[in-house]
Amino acid sequence: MNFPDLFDRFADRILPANLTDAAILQLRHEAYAEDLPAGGRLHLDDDRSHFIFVGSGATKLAAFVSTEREQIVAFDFAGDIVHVPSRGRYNFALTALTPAEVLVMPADSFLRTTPESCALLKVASEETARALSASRENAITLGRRSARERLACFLLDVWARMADQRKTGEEAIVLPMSRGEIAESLGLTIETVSRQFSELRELGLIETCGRSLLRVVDPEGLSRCAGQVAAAA
Amino acid sequence: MNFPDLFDRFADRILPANLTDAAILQLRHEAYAEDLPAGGRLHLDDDRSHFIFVGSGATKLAAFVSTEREQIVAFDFAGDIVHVPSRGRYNFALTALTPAEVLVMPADSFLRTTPESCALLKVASEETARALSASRENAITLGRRSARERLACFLLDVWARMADQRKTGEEAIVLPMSRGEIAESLGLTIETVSRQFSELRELGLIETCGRSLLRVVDPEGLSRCAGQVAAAA
DNA sequence: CGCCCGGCTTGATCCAGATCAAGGATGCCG
DNA sequence: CGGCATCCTTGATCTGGATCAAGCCGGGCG
Repeated sequence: MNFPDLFDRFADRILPANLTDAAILQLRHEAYAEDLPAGGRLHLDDDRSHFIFVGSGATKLAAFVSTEREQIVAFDFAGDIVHVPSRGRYNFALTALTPAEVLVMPADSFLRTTPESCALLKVASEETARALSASRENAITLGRRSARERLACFLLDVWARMADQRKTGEEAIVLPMSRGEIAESLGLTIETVSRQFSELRELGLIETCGRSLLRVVDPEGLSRCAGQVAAAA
Repeated sequence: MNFPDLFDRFADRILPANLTDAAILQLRHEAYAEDLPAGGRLHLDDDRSHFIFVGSGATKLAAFVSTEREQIVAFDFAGDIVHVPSRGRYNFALTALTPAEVLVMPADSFLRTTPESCALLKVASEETARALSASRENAITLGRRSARERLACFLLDVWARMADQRKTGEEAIVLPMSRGEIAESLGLTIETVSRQFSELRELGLIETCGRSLLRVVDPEGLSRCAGQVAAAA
């Protein structure tokens, strides 16, 4: 996919209809496309925060907590927008899980636009608010849920978000992330994640095939697993 | 503090200088002040998200995970702005820890303003981005750090943010939240928080007096405690 | 086709923090 | 100023998940 197609897809999916052509053109001027191979890291000017539109593929946003120790903060798939903050207390990087095409837009492209295009800024603001909600939910999950619940939550989320990837009749998705990456995002170890996969399989809630094919057999049951918040103080 | 004073304080502290009077007036028109007693909960129209400016006192923002089980997502003190999301997967509520005066502004007051006042929207957008960073840091803390590290982090954060409350020479702050509330925000139990307080005290890093007077004796040492990320997979 | 390497699974053991269970301080209100 | 409810501290025990330690698959390549 080349830049024009990628930008059009972004505009169709994210931008509201009421934008002036001038505003869209200005954003288009500041945006650029990047092709990432699997495992490739997106290099950004880390003095500015960015919005990244994922045109195809899957990505992870990770914080470098210490050298070679990272915490995954979000997974994003085709059609999603990711907010990558500028360098702060932690440094963030967006990495492709599968080959991915992304559209890079500095956040201030949204801010700097001509006054008529307030609508553009509104989009940015709403995307950030969405990311905030997601992040707070994640914090709740990390703070209060057991390993079982975390994995169940995670699988339900991915299952729902990758719905378009399971064509009618084909009821499985390809998980683009490794067990290790799941572990890093859930605040667990790889072994615990693996064990929970096995147990959910034994409970008949999911089916797996090879390393990455997943089918949620019983979404009801899985969500019951996800729902019970761990008994706590 | 009455509404005009509260709004002025908000405008001074948060709003940039380049706003038109018209924009400020419109925001002023949609804002309202509320006085909360200690423990009082702010009732909002939960179909809309809001920005709340804390004029005085201290507040907590909590998510209701299940009936009578809440996770505290943020503490905010005088001068801070809180973003309270609309009802989503979880319901959020802002509760006063001490008597507090707050200024309530629906988020769409920032969005709906006249085109000239893009600057106002920019403020909202930046506040949301700030909240997002804070929330992601929080998620990292919950996912990867030991109890000791979490409490050290927490105390350093509060100590820094309440700096203005310790007048010169008076080197202690009054923690406005209970042990239980600290526990709920750190994803720990009350007992663990209490034990960590004791141990930090025995290490000579902090001093406490009564339930809520706190002095950080050795910020260096405390931050060393906070810094070591727990060894993990 | 069989070897090898990296990621996955499974088992055994350990430990930080939860849970259970008493007390002890604090501060409010009559 | 004394009683009482709350919150806090401390101790004993339990347990979920981390850590340590083998194997096991699957897929790429000679």
